[in-house]
Amino acid sequence: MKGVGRSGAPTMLDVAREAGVSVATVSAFINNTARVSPGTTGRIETAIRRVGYQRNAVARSLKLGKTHTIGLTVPHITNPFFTEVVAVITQAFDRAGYAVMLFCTDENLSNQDEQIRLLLDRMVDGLIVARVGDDEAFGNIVRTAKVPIVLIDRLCDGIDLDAVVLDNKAAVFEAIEYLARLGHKRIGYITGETDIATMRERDAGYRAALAARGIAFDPLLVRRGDFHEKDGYSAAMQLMTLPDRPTAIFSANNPMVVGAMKAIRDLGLRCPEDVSVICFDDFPFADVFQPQMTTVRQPVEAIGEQAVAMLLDRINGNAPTDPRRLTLRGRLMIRSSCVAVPAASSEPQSQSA
Amino acid sequence: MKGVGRSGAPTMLDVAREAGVSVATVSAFINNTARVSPGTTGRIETAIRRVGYQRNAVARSLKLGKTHTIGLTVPHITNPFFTEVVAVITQAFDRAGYAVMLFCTDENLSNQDEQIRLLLDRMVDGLIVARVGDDEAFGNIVRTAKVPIVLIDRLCDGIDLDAVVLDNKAAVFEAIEYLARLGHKRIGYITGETDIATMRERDAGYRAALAARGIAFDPLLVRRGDFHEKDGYSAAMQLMTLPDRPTAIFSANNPMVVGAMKAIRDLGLRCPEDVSVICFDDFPFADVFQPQMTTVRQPVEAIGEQAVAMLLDRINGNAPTDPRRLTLRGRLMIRSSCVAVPAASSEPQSQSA
DNA sequence: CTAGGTAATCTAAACGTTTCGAAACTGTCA
DNA sequence: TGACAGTTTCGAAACGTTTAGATTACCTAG
Repeated sequence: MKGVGRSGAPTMLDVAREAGVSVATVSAFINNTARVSPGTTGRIETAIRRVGYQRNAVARSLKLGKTHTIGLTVPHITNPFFTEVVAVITQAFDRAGYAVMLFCTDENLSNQDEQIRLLLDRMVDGLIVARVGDDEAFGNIVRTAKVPIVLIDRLCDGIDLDAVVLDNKAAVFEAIEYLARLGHKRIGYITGETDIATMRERDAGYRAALAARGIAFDPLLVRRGDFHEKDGYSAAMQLMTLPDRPTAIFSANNPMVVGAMKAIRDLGLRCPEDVSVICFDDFPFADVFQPQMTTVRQPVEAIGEQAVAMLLDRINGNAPTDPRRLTLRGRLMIRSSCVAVPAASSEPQSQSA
Repeated sequence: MKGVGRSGAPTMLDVAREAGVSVATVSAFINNTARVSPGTTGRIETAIRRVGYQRNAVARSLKLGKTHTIGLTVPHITNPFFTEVVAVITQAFDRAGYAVMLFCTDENLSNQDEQIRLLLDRMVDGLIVARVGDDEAFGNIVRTAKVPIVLIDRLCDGIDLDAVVLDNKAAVFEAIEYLARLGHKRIGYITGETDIATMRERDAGYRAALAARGIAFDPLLVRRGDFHEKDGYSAAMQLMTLPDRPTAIFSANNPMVVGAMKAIRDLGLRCPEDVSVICFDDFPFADVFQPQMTTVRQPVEAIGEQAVAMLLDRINGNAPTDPRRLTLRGRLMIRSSCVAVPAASSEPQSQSA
């Protein structure tokens, strides 16, 4: 007979009765939002212990209009980039006293749509999203949201939101440039669909680096997939069975590179002897096995920390009204998966593994 | 002037007024919990669209005593085992219409304590936890919880809860036995502290396999750390600089094996030529680089799915009153990181890499 | 002895739902 | 015409908090 919510858990009213005061006083004591006399303080404290009171956060949220909860959606949590970003974000929010509700959209627009809707229904105080789908669709979902949102990894052209992203073009430019310096002229490029701005930027970096080095762009060398391992596998298969096959492969996404490596292996080829490879997004195992993978590393710590800071600023009203966009630099982690192209290289500079 | 919660979002009352009916009717329509005439249905539908109504899940939860939200805590989300389990669990709950709040305890008892408290305050409908700390401490936290809990990965001796775990003893028995069959007699063992039952079981598997093969247990060959990469590094360092160093290493946890591999490399040793290694918990990159890592794989899919099913059963009252404990079998994924010990083997059976 | 100030506490109305029991219709049949 | 059953709809009380404004108790100063 203690109410029905939370299986009849004791409420403030129980505490109040036990202590012989009103619920207002109990509330005032708990939130110390008003002075309460030492005597009552004591009685309330013991009453709380006696009845085993725990605050009911949902009633509190309803009244206050704040849940101290934020929503986080990412495409795939098993992609090591997202794993790490999720790790730093959850930790940062934990420290700030927030809970985070996590959803994986699996690159699926309608999943994302529904998940964000669910999150909004639950009155989250804010959202961090690594979005999927095209810009317009996302804009529609988001325009109705009344809470702050910060985008990570992927911007949205149609709508102005806080965001922290990578300078994708520069990052792949550097990687492709590095391959070109090693004498590679046929550089395969495995990537995702162009409906995602991030991928368009990476594409631009690829073409710009080629152009800067005077290498002709060959559409046969670019293969698009859906970010999954199997897509990487078939992409690399096609690439490496081309009549004039590439001497290097750049994968614009991490799960796809594991497929690519498997394809290379299944073809009886070796990396780096037969083909150099670089992939986007560093991962913990990159430097423990052979070959040690050359990758472009995103500053995951900074991305997570900054996104959380931005969102918290907005929630607390400490942010300027204009959306802020933070663009971070990637870093090429040069290891051993790339070597100079052996023969027929017209580049004078040579470099051995 | 539309109320304060959710930044003045429209409420049922707004819809009711717009449609010229009472909130009770609107509620009845939305949840279709009572018949409402076609005419009113139409008016309510358009009213909802006109005012842009979205249900307020927290008010609903308060009234209903159910949040359709569950809490999930794991030690480290970057440990690939947990990454995958978290992925499976979030997806399964998503499909069931539940949101999941995720916390990482970082192997820290007081974190876990506080996080579970937070979750309970928020009236989650259930909890899935891969717990940390000793049994007694955990028992105390959990005994006050009024909602169902299912344990994964790690049991708790003091208290009876639903659980899905691995047959850890059998799993490491099989791995050590495999090494012994390859002729290894000095098998280094890198593991965690014994306050965790899971680790005690793995220890038991190690000792049992040794005993079964008539190999003497040498305490110098076991090194305990705190699950982190650096612990694995120093453990392997110590092991491989022993006067009579091991010819094989088994790591009872995944992050520690990357430290171990780095130590092996830094010592100028090679795997598997100089030392065979096996590690607990498979990971996506295990078979793409050299050496391809021999691992013991937990059935992550099944663990996640079963845990979710158990919890949902409890929540819906479809579970027997006695706690259920599901013990799954691991699987040794034999790849190329282990070879037969080259010389001085008294085992007649030999096997080349 | 009382006015007035301060400190402590209380009453009651929200927050946005759900739901029970009652009320208001409709139509049918005696 | 009126009683009755069957639909729809409604009013109002919860769920467990927070908080503004009112009330009480207590002191001090005049």
